[in-house]
Amino acid sequence: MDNIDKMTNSSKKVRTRFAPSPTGGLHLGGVRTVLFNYLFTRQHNGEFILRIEDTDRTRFVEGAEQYIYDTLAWCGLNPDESPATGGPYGPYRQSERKAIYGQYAEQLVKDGHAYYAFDTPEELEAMRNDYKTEANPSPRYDSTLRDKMRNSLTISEQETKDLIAGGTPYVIRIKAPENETLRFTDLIRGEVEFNSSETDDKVLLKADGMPTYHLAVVVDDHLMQITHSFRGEEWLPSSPVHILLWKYLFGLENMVTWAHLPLIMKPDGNGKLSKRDGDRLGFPVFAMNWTDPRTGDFTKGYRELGFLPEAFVNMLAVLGWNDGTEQEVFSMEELLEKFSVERIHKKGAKFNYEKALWFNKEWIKKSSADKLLPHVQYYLHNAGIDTTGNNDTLLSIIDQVKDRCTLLTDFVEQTGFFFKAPTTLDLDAILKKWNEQKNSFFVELIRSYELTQDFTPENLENSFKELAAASQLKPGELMLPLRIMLVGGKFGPHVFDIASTIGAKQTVSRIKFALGQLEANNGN
RNA sequence: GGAGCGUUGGUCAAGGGGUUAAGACACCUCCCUUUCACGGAGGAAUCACGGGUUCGAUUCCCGUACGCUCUACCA
Repeated sequence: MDNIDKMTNSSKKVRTRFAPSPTGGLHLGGVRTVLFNYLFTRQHNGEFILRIEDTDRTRFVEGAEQYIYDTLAWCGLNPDESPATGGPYGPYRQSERKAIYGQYAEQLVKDGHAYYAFDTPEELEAMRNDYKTEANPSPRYDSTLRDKMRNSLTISEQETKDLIAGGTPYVIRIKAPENETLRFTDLIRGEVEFNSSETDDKVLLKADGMPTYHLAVVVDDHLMQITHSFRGEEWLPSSPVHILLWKYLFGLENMVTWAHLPLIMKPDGNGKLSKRDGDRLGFPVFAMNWTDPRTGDFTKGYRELGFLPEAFVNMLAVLGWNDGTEQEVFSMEELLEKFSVERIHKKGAKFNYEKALWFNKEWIKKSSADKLLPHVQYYLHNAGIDTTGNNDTLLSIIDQVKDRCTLLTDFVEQTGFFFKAPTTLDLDAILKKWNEQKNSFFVELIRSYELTQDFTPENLENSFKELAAASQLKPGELMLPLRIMLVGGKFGPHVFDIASTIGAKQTVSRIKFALGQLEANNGN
């Protein structure tokens, strides 16, 4: 932490921001960026801001902004300032700040750092085509080409004025200087250096008057007093443009401190993880369910799949970070205590869904029945099993089965039979070795259990074994049948615990039901 | 093509000039348990390659290779 303070303007109050564009569900990587922002900010007693980057009206998606709030709330990563909560630096939606950006763009033109460009999309495409060579497959609008294009650098001042007055669409482009060394210190990568000749004349202000990301991010970060900027590594190549903008507009000494996070990669092959990969490989990439209002496409999220937010956050935290010890399971409190930017990796990590499941399993094991209760009730209710008024029983059942659950949805199978007698039994598991002797044993068992006073697991097991010995049967070969009778299948906690929990009446009735089924099947 | 960033087992990774190169997930074997889990014991990796520096490099330096990102009036 000391290091970072030395590298940055430690005198200012730490302010960070997450700036998503509302174009769809929130990606894993986005949530991780929020997490790192949040942890860093809280550690420095700073303020964490949510800013909506909706400058591209063509990509705006209804509901996406609300989805972002909901996701952050689910993860426990609520911002201090946002379009929803407001704050002293609003508005926090870039579309509502449109008027602000134009002034800065004009300022840059006036200072000779930017210019008007009138090239149509067709002309731009023609340029890219005409100048494309094998050595340069993607020509850029830069110092070598800008004097061949239609802009205020190549036409007269009067002509420029006339075009603008006449309503000709135009953009404002930055005029990247030649051969200037642009460098900054990245919190994660250290010194990073670029030559300004490598950066092209990026569009700053679009024809519709909206800023591009490049202009908006610099202007807003400055206006909102942001001190640290965490963003994905994909932004690294455009950082020289941002440095230039800071230099021209607000002074390099006031520039935010950057931290470029490593990317989260596809589990197979290479490349960054996309929603498509999740669909293809069968795991979610979004935090919560998302339905695209335009296409109706539905995407499953971690929350609805049965993940605990603690597990989701934990899994994200250690994707690209660790504390240097063997610890892997971290609570939010522990993360707040142990997280450090210095220990964020540089290398992108392939996403591993198996490991994500493991984290959820660990968190379920670690969570108290109390904490799990509402989740379990929710899923049982959805499965049509009513447990109202049975909280004490459910609590004890949760403790019995939680070691067997990977997802919260697993509780339905693992606890459902406690409340609802199985209707279909895995008879195949017992039929092969079924005989009259065993049948008699269970008939005796029913009698015994009907008379048992204290229906405790110990008592039930004892009388079960005594009866088995009397029938000259091994308890082992009777245990599985009893389980199938009570549970329906080969799963669940210790069989006498189950019997004890569901009580004498249910136990006896389930055995009777199973005996009937066995008889019916054996006859065939 | 260019620029930037990166490279320890199948994956996530600790470590860092001299080590038996941690640990986790997955996998395999076994124990526990006459269900399934949980738990426990064990198995399997010479750190991309080539030079250099050094008594000694996986660790430092330089190259090479490979991978990724960017190269839009998208963010």
